[in-house]
Amino acid sequence: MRLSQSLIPTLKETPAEAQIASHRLMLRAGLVRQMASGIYAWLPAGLKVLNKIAQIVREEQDAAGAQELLMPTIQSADLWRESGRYDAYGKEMLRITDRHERALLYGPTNEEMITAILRDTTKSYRDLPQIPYHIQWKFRDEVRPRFGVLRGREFLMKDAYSFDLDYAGALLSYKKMMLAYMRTFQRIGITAIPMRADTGQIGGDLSHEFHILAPTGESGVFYDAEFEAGDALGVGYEPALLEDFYESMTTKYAATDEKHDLGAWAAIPDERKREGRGIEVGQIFYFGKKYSETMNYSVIGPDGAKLFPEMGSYGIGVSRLVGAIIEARHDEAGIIWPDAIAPFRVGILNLRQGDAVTGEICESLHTMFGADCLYDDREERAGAKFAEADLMGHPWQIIVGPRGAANGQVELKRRATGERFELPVAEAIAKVRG
RNA sequence: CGGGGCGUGGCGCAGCCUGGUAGCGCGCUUGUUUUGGGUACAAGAGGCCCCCGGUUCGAAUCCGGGCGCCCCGACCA
Repeated sequence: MRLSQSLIPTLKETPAEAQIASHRLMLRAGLVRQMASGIYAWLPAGLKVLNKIAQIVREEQDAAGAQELLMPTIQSADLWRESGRYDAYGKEMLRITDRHERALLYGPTNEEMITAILRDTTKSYRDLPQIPYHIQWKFRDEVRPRFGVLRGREFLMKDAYSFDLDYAGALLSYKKMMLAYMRTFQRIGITAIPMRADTGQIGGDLSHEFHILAPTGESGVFYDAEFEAGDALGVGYEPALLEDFYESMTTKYAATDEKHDLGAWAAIPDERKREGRGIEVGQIFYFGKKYSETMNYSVIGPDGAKLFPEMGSYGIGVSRLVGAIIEARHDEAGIIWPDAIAPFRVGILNLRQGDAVTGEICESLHTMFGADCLYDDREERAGAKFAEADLMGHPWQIIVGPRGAANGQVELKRRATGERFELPVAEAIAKVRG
């Protein structure tokens, strides 16, 4: 992509409404525009990030045995009357009336709908277990939207739902999702800690929240340093491995300030105590037969008796993750994207636009990296290009100036560390490709 | 939902108190300049001053109502 032709409206100054770093940077780097309170349009670069995150989430859900489908954003109120949540949910639910005066709503979550779908499509114990999921926009009419996409009203969420025949099966699904989540966050390139949580609106008795560590996080978190060493990508779904992994995630100490247990904390060796701040980016729940029973969803068991499936639900705030990652990874100059989800893996900076040699090198780099690079081909001074590249946070910058270009050298800069290397073009390419 | 604040070119703001030609910086256009950390000079373009109503000879400015947005607190992926 050529910056000169792109729709990436970066800003030199910060819009007044943006108070926190991620919100400021998302606006300044041209990722989003606010369209109404808590409602954002995703511009090309922002959408690339959103899609890359969604793709990793998708791959890990699939790997865990979940199956993707897509449910609508608009739901019928009748469905929610079945579970009793139409009245219980309150003002956060955006209620809509259509031309026939039928009561609809913009879905804040999908337990009812997915239960209705499974109720219609699975009749026998042989049809379970199932873990359907989708990645879809949700709407919660927050009293006070803030922090940009961290607390928007409209947000993109991956929500999965597990249906099992018994508690043991439900617990297994829960464990799979725990692993899928840890693998997902690790692939994205951030540290997430699972913490025991309340079940809130959804109900049930087993739940974990996943917090990513960021100095500006909303809640204080306390955790055992051993979480930092964990490697979920080396763990597969074989029963023994999964069991060990789950055990290691749930026996180590981790809690938000609300649930902090001073006694348990004191038992941890001082050198392993970690205190920080976290942003919640996901939550998983086991809630048993709450919906299957109230919505009368049963399958026929092997003995011919009715059996109400055991359920769980599993959310990841995909759009929230974009903001949360920026909170966790930025500096004075701008965003520091993890490689896996950067809108552009590499920025190409032509320090002397119009120069035949730098132009030629940049053009060939641009062709080679294709959609994965952003070529700053504007008629701007070097300083402006440096500032812009740092702001947008490309993991790599290939800086092509007349000095080095004359001898086939370019400068490669790693955004995260600030390291710079003077290299021949071919070596720079190899390094970026890793 | 309680408390506070703000709506003026794309962005950041001044002007409002004390009514009378709508201004500054950045950005944008053109030219020159500069050429490795947001360069400098010059000339331009760009405005329902959030909306409706009222007061007045005259309203960005005063008064009333509405809408939008932000911040603090209680609540949430």
